[in-house]
Amino acid sequence: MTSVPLPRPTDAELAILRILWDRGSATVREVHEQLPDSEERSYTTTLKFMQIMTDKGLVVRNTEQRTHIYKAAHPPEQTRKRLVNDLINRAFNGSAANLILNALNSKQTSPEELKEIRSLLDQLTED
Amino acid sequence: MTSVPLPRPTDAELAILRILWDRGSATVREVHEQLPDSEERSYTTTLKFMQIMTDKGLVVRNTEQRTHIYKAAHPPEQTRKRLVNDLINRAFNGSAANLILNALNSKQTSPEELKEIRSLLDQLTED
DNA sequence: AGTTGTCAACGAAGAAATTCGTAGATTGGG
DNA sequence: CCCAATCTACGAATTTCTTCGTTGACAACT
Repeated sequence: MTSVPLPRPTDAELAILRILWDRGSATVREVHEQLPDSEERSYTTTLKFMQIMTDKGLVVRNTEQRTHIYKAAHPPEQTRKRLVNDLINRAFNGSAANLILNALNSKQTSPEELKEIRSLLDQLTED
Repeated sequence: MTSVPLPRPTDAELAILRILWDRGSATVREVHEQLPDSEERSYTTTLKFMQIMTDKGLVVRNTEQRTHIYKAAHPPEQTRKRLVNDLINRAFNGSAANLILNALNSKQTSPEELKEIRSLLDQLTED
């Protein structure tokens, strides 16, 4: 039971986590059917992933009923923070600004979003 | 020779790319010695990676001399853009702003960097 | 020419990620 | 009470990633 540093979720695992974050909790069946490529993948594959994710500590589940209910073990913010930090260190020489500049150029961002970013920027600059 | 969509580099591959981006070009030996964990890894491991990366199209090399000279096949900007977009789609529901807000909170950013971000923000907002 | 060191190539082994088939338990209807 | 549907568990196959030993070629020096 010695909890290890919590691994970075793989692509497949992240897709599952996204659904769990969205719904709060769900059964394997529900997750499977909501996966964008569920047709190309069998139910047992999704089940297997969720069992592995349970072992890894990425999700927790309630097994009181025959149909287990799964939840993400950690809030999206925490996982996202991990992933962002990770990418900053692996590809941007540790500079968050570098990543941000890149992201601003990469994807079109709506005026509302830009405004939100600016206001956070203001907060960070003022004191 | 049918060039496939260019894969996301793995962690180990990215570490090698970082060095090549930095130096412009390098031999396997030079890359290996510059790797942060070169002591824990043997030379042939690095060599193997760079051969695989050649197959994948992540690096190119000049084989005229016995000692091959490697270069990154693509500029850092392009690869970083890929990685950022990828993360935005995989973990941030496609919202760049979400990732940026997270990144601003994640890592401390220097005043100069904040200024730089703001000026890019200004450019994006004006027209 | 022979020894020593360096290099690329190759193969293979081990670990992790992905995929699914099958089996056994349980539930709900008829 | 039996049948069909649904679920978890288990094991195994496949692929990809990581790691390194060995081999044969080449170079440099003596």
